[in-house]
Formats: sequence, C-alpha cells, structure tokens
Amino acid sequence: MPELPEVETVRRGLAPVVEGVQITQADVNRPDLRWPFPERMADRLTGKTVLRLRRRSKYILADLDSGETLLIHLGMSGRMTISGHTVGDFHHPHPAAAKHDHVVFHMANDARITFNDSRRFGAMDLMATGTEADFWLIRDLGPEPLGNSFDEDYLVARLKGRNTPIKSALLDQRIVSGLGNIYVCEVLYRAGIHPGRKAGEISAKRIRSLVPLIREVLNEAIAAGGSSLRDYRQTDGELGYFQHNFAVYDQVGNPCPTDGCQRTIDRIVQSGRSSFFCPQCQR
DNA sequence: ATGTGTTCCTGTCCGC
DNA sequence: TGCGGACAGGAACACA
Repeated sequence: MPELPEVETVRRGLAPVVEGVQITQADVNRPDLRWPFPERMADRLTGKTVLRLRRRSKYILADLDSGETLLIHLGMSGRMTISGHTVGDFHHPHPAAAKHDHVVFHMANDARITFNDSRRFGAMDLMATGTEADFWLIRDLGPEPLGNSFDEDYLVARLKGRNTPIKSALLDQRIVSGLGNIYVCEVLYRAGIHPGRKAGEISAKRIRSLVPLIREVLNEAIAAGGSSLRDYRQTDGELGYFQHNFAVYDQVGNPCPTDGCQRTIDRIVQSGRSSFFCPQCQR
C-alpha cells in the first residue's frame, strides 16, 4: 500500500519519538519478511541509538550510532505503530501482541515501535551508513520526485522512444522512485492522459506537464497524512485522509469530478494491476 | 535492452 | 455459514 506520501507520513510520525533515542531491545519474531533478515539483526540493533530517520523513495532509513543504517520497506501491508508515548494529554498504552507483529523495537524512552505486516512483502536490511549509491535495494532507484534532480527535461529524455504504457513507466521505480498505483492514477487523471497511452508517443509538452502534477499530488497527499485504505493508519493510529480526495482511484462507476463531464470512472487492468481513469477526460 | 506476465503472502469481500 | 474466486498500497524475477 504505502507509496511515498504514506512512507513520509510514517517517517514524520516516528522521527520525534526515535531520533536520539537508544534501542534497548529488538524483538525479531521470525527469520525473514520478503527476504531473510540480515545476520544477527537483533544484536546489531540492540543498544544502538537512532541518530536520524531519513526516507529514500519508499524506504525508511534509520542511521544508527554504530555506523550502520537500517532500511525498512513496508511492502503492501506493512505498518509501523508507536505505543507507550504521550501525544498532547493522551497516553497511548501498549497493545497486546498481535498476529503479524514481526519486529518490535523497544526504545529507551519507553516507546515501542511495532512493525506488523500480514502479507510479508516488506523488508528490512542493514548497510554501512552512506553507501546507498552501491546498496542493492537503493542503487537502481530513479530520482526522488520531490527532489531537484527530477525535472521536465529528465522525464522527457527518459521516456523518449519507450513503448511501454505511461502507467507502467511511472510505476517503474528506476525512472522515478516513490510513485505507486494510487498516485500514478491520480496524476494521469490530472494530466488528462490515458493510462494505456505509450510513453514514447506522448508529446514532450504533455510529458513536461506531468512533473509539476506529480509534485502537486504527492505534496497534497503528504499534507493530508497519506491515504487510509482498509486499515492503514499513521503511526499514532490516526487516519490519513487523502483517500477522500481520490478523483479516480477505486472510483469505478462514480461520476468523473471534472465540471461538465457526464462520464463515470472506468477500470482497466495493465500488467496485472488496476488502472482507474475517466474515458472522456483522459486521452 | 525492453516489455510482459508471474510470483511471493494473507486478508477481505462478494456471489452462490 | 461455507466455499471459491477476485482483488489489494510492491517489486524482483523469468522469459519472449
């Protein structure tokens, strides 16, 4: 589920609770998620202080005072929740252990961070801090969509001659990293581009228009605390609310929100994934 | 190299 | 209620 805005929301929720705080204990309740955990992961986390929480694409990076960085990917169903801390005048009590609580971080400030992932498409790994450029999970990622190296000229050059549908191209993390199914659908709606259109056949002008729209959609979603689908929550249990702003995602049969458009939102399947769009407004 | 389909896993929902 | 099938925020992998 989590795309860039959800991961950023999780990072922002966790940061004030864990930055500068020691991990007193790490419970690792199974040997793997999508891949095996790194050797002696619990030992390499225990007693270490989290210096800083960063984000790269859909990865949360926790820099430790041991010189290692913990990488966390939430996959489709990964969740991180905080308990044992106080927000305003509300104290979040520790809940009972739940099914699929795979890793639990006990912090020196009595907060507890629980990683729960029913589908186990998530991942955790450790790398030497500062070696992102070479690290297998990070090295092939394209630019951050909210960063300076992602711009109109880059996207035009990158999509030139590509035969793949624009929907697939924007989901390709090597081209731009952080978008997922929801936000690609929303971006293409705002750009008026049909998801099935071949990337290389779209005019440079229309490709250029995608760049500010990608930034706009992601920034709006971050401001809304991400999208809460099914039971996704922010770290403090609050719901994000960007899902109320979906124009097309999961809106099959609902009216197109464009003024004067009489059509309803349609769905097609592209490489096994749903694309939602307005057949009138997106060409 | 590029494009496409499959696969990992669990949970939920919908029709019968 | 039960059962089967479709579908779900990701992305590596195998194969044409």
